[in-house]
Amino acid sequence: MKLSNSYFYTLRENPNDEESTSGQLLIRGGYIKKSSSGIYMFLPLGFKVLNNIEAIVREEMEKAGCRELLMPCLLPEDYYISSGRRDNFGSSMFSLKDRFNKTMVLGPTHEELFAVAASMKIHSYKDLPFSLYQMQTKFRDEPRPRFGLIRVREFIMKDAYTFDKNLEGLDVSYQKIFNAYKNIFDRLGIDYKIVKADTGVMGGLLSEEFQAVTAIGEDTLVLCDSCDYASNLEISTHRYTDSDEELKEMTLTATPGASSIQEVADYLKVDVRKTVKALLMNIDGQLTVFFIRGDRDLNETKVLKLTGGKELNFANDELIATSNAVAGYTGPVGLTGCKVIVDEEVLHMKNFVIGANKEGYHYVNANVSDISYDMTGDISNVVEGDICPVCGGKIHFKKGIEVGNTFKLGSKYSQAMNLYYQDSNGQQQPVIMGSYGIGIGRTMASIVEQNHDENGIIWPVNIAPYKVGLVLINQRDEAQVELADRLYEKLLSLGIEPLFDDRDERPGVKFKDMELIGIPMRITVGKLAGENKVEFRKRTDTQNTVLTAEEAVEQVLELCR
RNA sequence: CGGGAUGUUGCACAGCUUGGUAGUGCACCUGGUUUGGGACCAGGGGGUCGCAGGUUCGAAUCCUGUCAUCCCGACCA
Repeated sequence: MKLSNSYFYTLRENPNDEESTSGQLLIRGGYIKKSSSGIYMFLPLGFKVLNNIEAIVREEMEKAGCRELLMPCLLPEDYYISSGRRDNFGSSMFSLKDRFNKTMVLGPTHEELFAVAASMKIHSYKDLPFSLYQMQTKFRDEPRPRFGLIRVREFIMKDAYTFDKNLEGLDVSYQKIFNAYKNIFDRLGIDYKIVKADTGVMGGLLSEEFQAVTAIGEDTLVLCDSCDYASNLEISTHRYTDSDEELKEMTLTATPGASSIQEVADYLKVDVRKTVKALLMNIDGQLTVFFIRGDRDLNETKVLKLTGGKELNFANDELIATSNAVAGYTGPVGLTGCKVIVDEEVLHMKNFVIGANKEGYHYVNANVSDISYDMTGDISNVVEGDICPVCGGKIHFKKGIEVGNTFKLGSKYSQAMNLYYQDSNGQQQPVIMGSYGIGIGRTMASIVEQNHDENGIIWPVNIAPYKVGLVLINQRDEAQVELADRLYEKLLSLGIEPLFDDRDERPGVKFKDMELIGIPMRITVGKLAGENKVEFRKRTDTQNTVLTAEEAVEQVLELCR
């Protein structure tokens, strides 16, 4: 593509309403433009990148035996009511009325519709297994879009679905797609971790996430120093240690003014890990007091799973007043009027500090026998330094962006959507489903997050909108123009379309732009054109190499392989 | 949804406190000088100051409302 007379622009300054590096670079490079919060245009360069990513995804999905189709974005709300998910999505689903006042929604994900499509084919066990996928725009009315393309309200997702007779079949199908995903992210050059995760709104048996490791990730990845344990913080566990201390007598101790757990630990000069704090929460209207180790956070996913509750919030003063809990000093002794849940870890602690349920006082050397509780279980978050539940090694955290997700769904959707087959005994059986997503735009942003420097983006060769940039230094120098044109045609004929900067700009502008937009290779046609020589430079190089025109072409071909 | 901030030309911003002709840099146009890392000189074009209402002789500036965008949190396959 020749830049003169093309849709091409760059911005010299960062936009004022974008914080993430990938968002800033993609906007400055003219790849994308925000149209409204969480909704972006993909301009010509950005569209090319999107297509390049999609091409790799398609290739690997086809290799895994998946067939591509295209579903509508606009769907009757009924599908989601049938599957029981309408309420789960709530206001994150865009909803509108058609002219007959029927409620339509913009699809946030398509399990339901794929089940319908699958039912056209599935009658007998002989019809299984098979798998389908699509590249399609999804809509989710996120409460807070952010980080450029990373959390958006409209986005292209590759979603795939597998259909099997039974769980053994699902294992095989799942593994096939799982391997395809590994190939995809390997080929995209992404630094990623695969972590176990909560199944969330999707439900089902297993969820694994492909997480691009970046500084701005929204998810916390829990990793082990010594083994390959990898898990999303929301479901991570750790091994408890039993101390061999002798049990001591619980004693009431004054802690005037110290109500936060850190203040208490400082006042008593004990490690905050030797304290237990109380959290007063509201689960679906029920006042519930949680006792967890002082330095830990409550884990909402675990709590809701343990209690079967739907919504977890901090309790307000009104609700707290229905019990005799003393805010800031809540303790287990004599506590009435609420449900009490103790983190399983506390059962392994000895001689800890805990609230006395009396203004200005805590107990020291409290023990489990001093607490009466209704329920116990793992309800807190892992912290760095915890012990790996698998090997006993040390746990550390990393931040990740979820670029892919795989689910073993089981029969949840097939039962809801009436997707059954007849087995060899003539019995009706629910089809076993799996679902698999990749966020294309989010993947694009992740690649930028992982591949940039102070001058701009550094695209991997197979993702770049153009693999090679051709910079003509002086468009009034005949020898230079002639050689640049010749190189342009030559590369075109080899199937490698260069980004030919033939604008009437100063060389510095051209170099800066090539670097900002991240073209992986650059051929500069300048002073040496008369000798049939050019300069070659990779985006990651700091120096030019002088080559003949033919050698430069050869070098481009080499690096494209 | 709670807290905070910002809306001034294509982009980034100043001006607002203390009301009185709408400014700067980049980008753009014309002419000239330049021509290997975001050139220089001269001239020029472009703005409903987010929107609506109010106060005032007079509002970008003060007041009220409203919309939009961003940040922190809540939320989030």
